[in-house]
Amino acid sequence: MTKPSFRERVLRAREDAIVASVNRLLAEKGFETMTVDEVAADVGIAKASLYKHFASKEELAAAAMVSVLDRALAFLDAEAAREATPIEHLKAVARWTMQVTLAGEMPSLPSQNSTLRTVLLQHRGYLDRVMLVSERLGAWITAAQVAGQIDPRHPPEAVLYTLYARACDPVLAFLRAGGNLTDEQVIEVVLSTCFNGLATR
Amino acid sequence: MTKPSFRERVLRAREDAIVASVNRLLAEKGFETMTVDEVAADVGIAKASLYKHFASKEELAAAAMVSVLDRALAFLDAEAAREATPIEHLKAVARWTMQVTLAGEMPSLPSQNSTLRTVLLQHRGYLDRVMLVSERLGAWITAAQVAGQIDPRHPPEAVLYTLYARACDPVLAFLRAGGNLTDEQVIEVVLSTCFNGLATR
DNA sequence: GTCTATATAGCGATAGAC
DNA sequence: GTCTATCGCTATATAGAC
Repeated sequence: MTKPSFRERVLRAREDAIVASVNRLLAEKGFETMTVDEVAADVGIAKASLYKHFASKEELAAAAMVSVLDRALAFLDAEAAREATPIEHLKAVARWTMQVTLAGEMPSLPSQNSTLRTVLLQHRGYLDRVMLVSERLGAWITAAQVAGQIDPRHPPEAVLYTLYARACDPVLAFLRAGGNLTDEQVIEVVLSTCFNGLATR
Repeated sequence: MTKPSFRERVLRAREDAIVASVNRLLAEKGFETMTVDEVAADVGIAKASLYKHFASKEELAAAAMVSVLDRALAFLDAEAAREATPIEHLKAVARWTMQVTLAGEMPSLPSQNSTLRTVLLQHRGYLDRVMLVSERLGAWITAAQVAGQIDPRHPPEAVLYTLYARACDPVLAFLRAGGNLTDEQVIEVVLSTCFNGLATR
């Protein structure tokens, strides 16, 4: 690892700015509605310059996903260092996910779009990080089931997907739009319905 | 109300065929990805003929929503006639919703798209039906809370939105894609995580 | 109302000068 | 690498004949 030159650092900073814009626009408008022109305008550079950094709109979205997955992995590291039970770790992850979503920084992509799917499923950086996150969550899930904290009758994948789904839960936006709850209260309500269920215990 | 003429019935049948195609295509590809050309081809008529029946792509989507909401209202009627507790009624509704979704007949629309939002929020037929469905579900929700079946600490809107969200829950597709579960099992798993929660009781 | 043909516009991506 | 200008395509929507 040689020390990065000044020019390389400037380039890297610009790409970070691009990814930040893509991240926000993806969260706000979704993949189909977001246009590359908007991204360029938001970053403040010409569209052609964007394409010197990223080969396609799909690659832009992939970079945004990699970025947020890196943030997730960093959070998982910090959370693993904390002293807590497995289910408390999982709740903390769900809280963090919903905070990022409500902050408008969660690039939620349609799982239907075929061109995007193709790019993502061939994207090493993306796939590797999804695997890493899933493995670490999976470890907590099984540990919590062994400890009797998570219902062992739930298939572990179902628990995993349910946690992932908090990142694109429309209930968050609806409850916020209701205007009766703060963002913190919205998160606690969804967290409670998710872990405790709708039915009375 | 005069008896509809033969010509009117033919017209109505064609519009029903259009709505059925839109319904399926919306469920399969989403609003942005679905094209009016595809709809026309699927119905087997020219695109210009489509626009004689519906003024815009947004109106097509609205008609699909009205259609599925009418199906929902019919199901609510049948369900209300059954002898059951409020929470059992709510579970039945959630099951039905997920069945329609897995059957590829649930037109799930993006809540982000502005042009679509504008049309829907001015669409009487759509708004009226959403109100009707929400009122009937709301009655069951409060009844279930009074009876101690649904946790009274959950805000009723949170319960309502959580039930609505089962219609576009990505967990359904993911669990099905896993290949280990039948559609019926997928529904029961999601129903259990939704009503019983992830945590052990 | 149904068709063929077309207008119009927006978007992803690129050419080519600097 | 950044820019301006533009290509090429696709999608919504419409014109006009029958």
